[in-house]
Amino acid sequence: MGRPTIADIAQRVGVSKGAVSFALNGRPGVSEATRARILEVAREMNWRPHSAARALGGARAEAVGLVIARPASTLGVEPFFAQLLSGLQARLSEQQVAMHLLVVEDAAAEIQVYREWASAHRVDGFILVDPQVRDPRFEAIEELGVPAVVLGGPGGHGSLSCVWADDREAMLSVVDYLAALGHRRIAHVAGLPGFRHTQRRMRALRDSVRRLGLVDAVSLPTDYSDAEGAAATRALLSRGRRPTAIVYDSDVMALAGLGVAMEMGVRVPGELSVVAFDDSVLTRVTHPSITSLSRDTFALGGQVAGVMLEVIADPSSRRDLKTATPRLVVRHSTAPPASWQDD
Amino acid sequence: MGRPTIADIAQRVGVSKGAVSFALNGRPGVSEATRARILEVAREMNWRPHSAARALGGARAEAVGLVIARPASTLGVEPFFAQLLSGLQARLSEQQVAMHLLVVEDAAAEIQVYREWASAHRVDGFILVDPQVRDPRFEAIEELGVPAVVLGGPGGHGSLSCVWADDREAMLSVVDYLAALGHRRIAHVAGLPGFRHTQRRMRALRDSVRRLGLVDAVSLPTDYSDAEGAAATRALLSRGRRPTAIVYDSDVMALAGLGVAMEMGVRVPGELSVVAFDDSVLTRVTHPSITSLSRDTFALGGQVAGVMLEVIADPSSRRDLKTATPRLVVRHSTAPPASWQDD
DNA sequence: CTTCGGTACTAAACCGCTCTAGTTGCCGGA
DNA sequence: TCCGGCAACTAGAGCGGTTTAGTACCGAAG
Repeated sequence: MGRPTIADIAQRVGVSKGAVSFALNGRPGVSEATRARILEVAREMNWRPHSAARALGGARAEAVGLVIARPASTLGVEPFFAQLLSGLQARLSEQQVAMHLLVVEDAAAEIQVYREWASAHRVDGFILVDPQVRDPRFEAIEELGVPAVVLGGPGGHGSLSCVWADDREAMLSVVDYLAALGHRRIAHVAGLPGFRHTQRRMRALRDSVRRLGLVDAVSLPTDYSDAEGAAATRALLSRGRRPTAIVYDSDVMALAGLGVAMEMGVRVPGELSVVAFDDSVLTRVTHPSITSLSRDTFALGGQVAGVMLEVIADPSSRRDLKTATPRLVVRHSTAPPASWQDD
Repeated sequence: MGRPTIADIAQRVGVSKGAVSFALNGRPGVSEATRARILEVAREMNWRPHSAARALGGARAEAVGLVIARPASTLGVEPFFAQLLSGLQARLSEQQVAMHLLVVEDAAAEIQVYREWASAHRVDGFILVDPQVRDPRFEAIEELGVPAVVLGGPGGHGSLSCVWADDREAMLSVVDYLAALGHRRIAHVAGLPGFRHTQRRMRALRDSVRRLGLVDAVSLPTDYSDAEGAAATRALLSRGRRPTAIVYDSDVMALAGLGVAMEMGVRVPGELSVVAFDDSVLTRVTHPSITSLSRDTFALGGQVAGVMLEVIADPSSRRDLKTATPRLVVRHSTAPPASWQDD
């Protein structure tokens, strides 16, 4: 015979299925003595609830969905996702909630998956990452009426809950630091221009120009690949007036940029300062090590999961959680510009 | 009213639930005309199957489980997992099979999760990674009687199916190459000694000593972290007779080792050759770029998923798939040893 | 001695779908 | 004309839980 069911337990103990259900779920309706007997027998028979059966009765699926729309090749490069995943897991598994993960091609496919998982009751809620400018996903999710948390913000995602870090403030802190070192020509090798946080960082840099009296402040968008990061760096360093500092939107691109500088004979940090958004082991092990904006991605995952669980528990609620702003960790890739580089 | 059910469709079309079920599942028992009407109405009402209800009837869960027992911090570092995941997804989603992912602390917790997911019918099969020496998971899985695929081999995992690459052959190809360049003292900064593939690589190196007349061939186990990779490198380079070549079990450790060499004033590849197992963007963007054993991890994921689906389809079958042996991609971190380093 | 209220429990409906065992109606063949 | 056989469909029993309505019993209060 297959797995034991509550009917088997009921028969063995000599009570009804209902009594067994009450006992196993710790709700009133059975005496302590009977409850103990039932629990005893359940353990003895190695009984486990059948999640599908529970779900049928309208209960939770005890799982959340995370769909990532990025080319598979890009995914592996970023330590970010793996860290985030781990953090999510850690918090979710405390409540025995599992995670359904899927990597798809684009937003359209992503929405399709949301529709299917929602109506198939596979998950209790969704975690959305990489919010975009005019993102069609938010509307689709709201329409489905399923709890969701957006990683990113503030604003721009309708009535959904969100967890976000202040990208603007982070970028300003980098630029302030570089300006204080004496840099006047600062460039930015950005990520995908469709992402909201990319836009926010670009805007923050642009806004700094007047405020700090910078000469130049250009943002070059890329696809986060090392190839485009290297190409953008090459372009920047080939200009007549090259920047004295470059801020990269990811650690991989910063590393690629470092390589290009070396290849072009540009000394770091003597002639060029390099800063990376998001640090990881990479920024530590290179030579020179890379100054970067650091945040605890694992903890971030935990916070997102926490909000997700709250929103699932009370779907009418809405949370807007601002997490710690990434702080600048200064390593060996930044220094004052050489004096002959002054204007 | 909530989501439409087949009963709603049945009522609307004026047939029985059974007829609707037959029609929607493309099985005989209804006329083509009726089937068309039913499909039409189903689409119109935006009906989707309720996975729990299906699962209750004994059908597949249409999901596979992947539980990873590694500290969360290590996970983010390795591009390997993200790539593998993407590859798995790509193949699984072709068949509309989802993936349940969980990161846990240790093998005991992993087995616990297998028990729960299996008896709760959450998944149709498991994918096991990181096979260890005397691994308790295989027995547990066999006992559960759930289809499973082990990533790693050959041998050592009982009756379970497996997908593996020839670590021994790969290591031999590296050592052969280094020996051909003239290296006689080759060291190995290995991964976790509990992993079977670590053992296999260490043994392959040891076996090469006599065959190739190497002077020295030591393997230092680590936990794959950049810190231990750096420490091991420091220890090796501090010896009286330092190795002229070091093989690292991961790209991150190779990168860390490169940093240590630079810090100790040891020129790469002039005085020290560096080779990494498993390459990724990291080995390409560093300076010097790192010679490494390359394999298509994305494709590997696809192959594992393929075997998983086969084994689920026919649980009595057993597959043992050997994948392409990683091939050596020579970059700029390897060269003949300086002549004064000879014995 | 009845009545009330509460506890401990049972029986059965129900969740959405699948699948088996019938039932009906129609057609062809003897 | 009647019967067998097949196609098309229906009724209803499960799947394994949860939950509600109902019952039996007991002690205390009137």
